[in-house]
Amino acid sequence: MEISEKNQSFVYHFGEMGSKWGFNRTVGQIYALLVITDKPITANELASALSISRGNVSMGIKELQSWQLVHVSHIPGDRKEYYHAIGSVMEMANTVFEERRKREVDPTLSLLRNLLLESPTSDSEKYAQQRMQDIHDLLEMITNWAAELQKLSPEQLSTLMKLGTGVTKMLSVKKNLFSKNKD
Amino acid sequence: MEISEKNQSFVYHFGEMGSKWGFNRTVGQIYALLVITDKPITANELASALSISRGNVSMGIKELQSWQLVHVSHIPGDRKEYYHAIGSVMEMANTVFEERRKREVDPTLSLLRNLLLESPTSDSEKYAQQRMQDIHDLLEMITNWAAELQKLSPEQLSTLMKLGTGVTKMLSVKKNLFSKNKD
DNA sequence: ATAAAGTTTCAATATTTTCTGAAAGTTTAA
DNA sequence: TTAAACTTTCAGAAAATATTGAAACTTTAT
Repeated sequence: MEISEKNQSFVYHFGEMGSKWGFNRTVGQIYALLVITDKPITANELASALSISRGNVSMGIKELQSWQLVHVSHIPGDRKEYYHAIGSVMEMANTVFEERRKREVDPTLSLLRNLLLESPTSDSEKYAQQRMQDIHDLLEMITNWAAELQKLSPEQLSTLMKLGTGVTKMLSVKKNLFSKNKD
Repeated sequence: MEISEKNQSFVYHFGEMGSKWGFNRTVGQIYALLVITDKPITANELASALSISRGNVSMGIKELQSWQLVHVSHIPGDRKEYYHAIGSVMEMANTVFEERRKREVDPTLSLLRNLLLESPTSDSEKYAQQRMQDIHDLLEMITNWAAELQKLSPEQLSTLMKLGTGVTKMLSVKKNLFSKNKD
């Protein structure tokens, strides 16, 4: 399988960026190629298209499966496995967010929760714990919010995002609407 | 400088996670230590506290400065440089988001914009370009939205986040309020 | 049962990234 | 202008990570 020049630059770019996004170069390249290719691709085609070994493709696909980003299909009378990228770009983004949260935020939240259980025994520990508390609270708030946002439909999400700073106005409207109940 | 056991686990954890967050182990450890320590710390103290070489500290600090995360101060009559973490946890989070956007999203957006200028010459190129367009549009929407959110005060941001799915209700209210203008 | 057509594993190797420490550079005070 | 007290740089060493490719494994058809 040969790749057009434009697609090459996309694939290579994703390879380079991939490492910043939590997976290695070949995994990035494999995923990029699967994303921009309509029809499912076999492992051998991936290997030849990207000039990497068959074993490397196998490991890359395994990694992408652990990220829930690829899907395997079969063609009757053909034993090969055909891979393709799962879902719409929106779904991909959701999946990547979700997986990164699990790998990068959850362990930190859990560590912080443990450390915050014990009481500080000195002023410097007190300061440290206050900082940890702040980090914990912020991470938790963002995590919860992200979970809420993921419940919205793509349309609702676009509406919200395109609203931009308009959100602030709605916030103040809400505050005014309900403030009488609080006072 | 010696670190308490609890602070050790925090610092080591940040070292491990650091690599997932865009910097290496020692940079993560240095930053963690600066964040949970009230008083500014010298390079030599960092080196001994973390058992790393003086040169490594210098490089780590340089990296953190390029992320705009540390600040240098001086004590009169003392030539050493004293480092500490900049700002509140909220400000740190903002800075990290901002820097990561510059390093991880902006280059991709710019590549995609270029690739999307040319017209596709075949069906498969057409499909590829459609996917690229979708990725571009999503990244741009998220980027713009993040910029808007960063304009909000920490209080406004908390209010918004704690609102959670309540946002959806507000969206539908807004839709109803303004729909007569559209029909 | 066997062979063909595939996939996965993993030890060895290659590549990349990080770290050290000595040398070079900088700043300040006298 | 010199030297003391620092910081930075960078070549080489060490550590971590990614890649290959041959052997082991799996599945299916006959």
